[in-house]
Amino acid sequence: MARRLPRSFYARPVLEVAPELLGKLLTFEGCVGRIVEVEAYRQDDEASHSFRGVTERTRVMFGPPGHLYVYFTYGMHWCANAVCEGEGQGAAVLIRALEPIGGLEEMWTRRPKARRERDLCSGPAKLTAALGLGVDQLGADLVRGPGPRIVDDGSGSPSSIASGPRIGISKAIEKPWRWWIPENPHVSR
DNA sequence: TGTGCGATTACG
DNA sequence: GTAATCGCACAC
Repeated sequence: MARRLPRSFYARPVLEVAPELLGKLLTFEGCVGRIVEVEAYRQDDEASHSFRGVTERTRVMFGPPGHLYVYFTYGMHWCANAVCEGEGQGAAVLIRALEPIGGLEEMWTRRPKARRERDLCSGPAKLTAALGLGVDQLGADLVRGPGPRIVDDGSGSPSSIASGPRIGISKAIEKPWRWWIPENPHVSR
């Protein structure tokens, strides 16, 4: 019932792709979460890692669409993005929060500091910890590969979507490139 | 080679 | 409000 999104889904403007990822499922090795919050990043965007061009760190972000860009930050956290647009564009969607759907027991084990279910995946570094995503998944093919994937379970798009400024950045704070499902308790903050 | 800071989280 | 913790990007 759940099918992977085709490469063509990702090979579009990131500002279109990002809100459409809401409601889709991110899965990895038995853990499943519904995407409830995302942000878009582009090459012509001061807040984006890709703003300075291709580096060792951003190589995957400039690669073909439909792959996973995972980065390490604050000396301890991993965050996961779906690469969008075309090769060389440097665009990606940051997955900021999930509603846990499956593999909750494993998530609780990997997130011992979580006290309530809504603490498990309500942040970009929380969800990578809960699912076990890290450097080993850098560059993973979300469309064809065996690892992490984003699937459509046929539940349709959310009945409403909210948007506003992105979180945790100091540049380009005026861009309303964050989207989330209103009232969903698993959204960050 | 040195340094400031980050697409965060958790705790006081 | 702020410590934790270290790799990256850029200055020197």
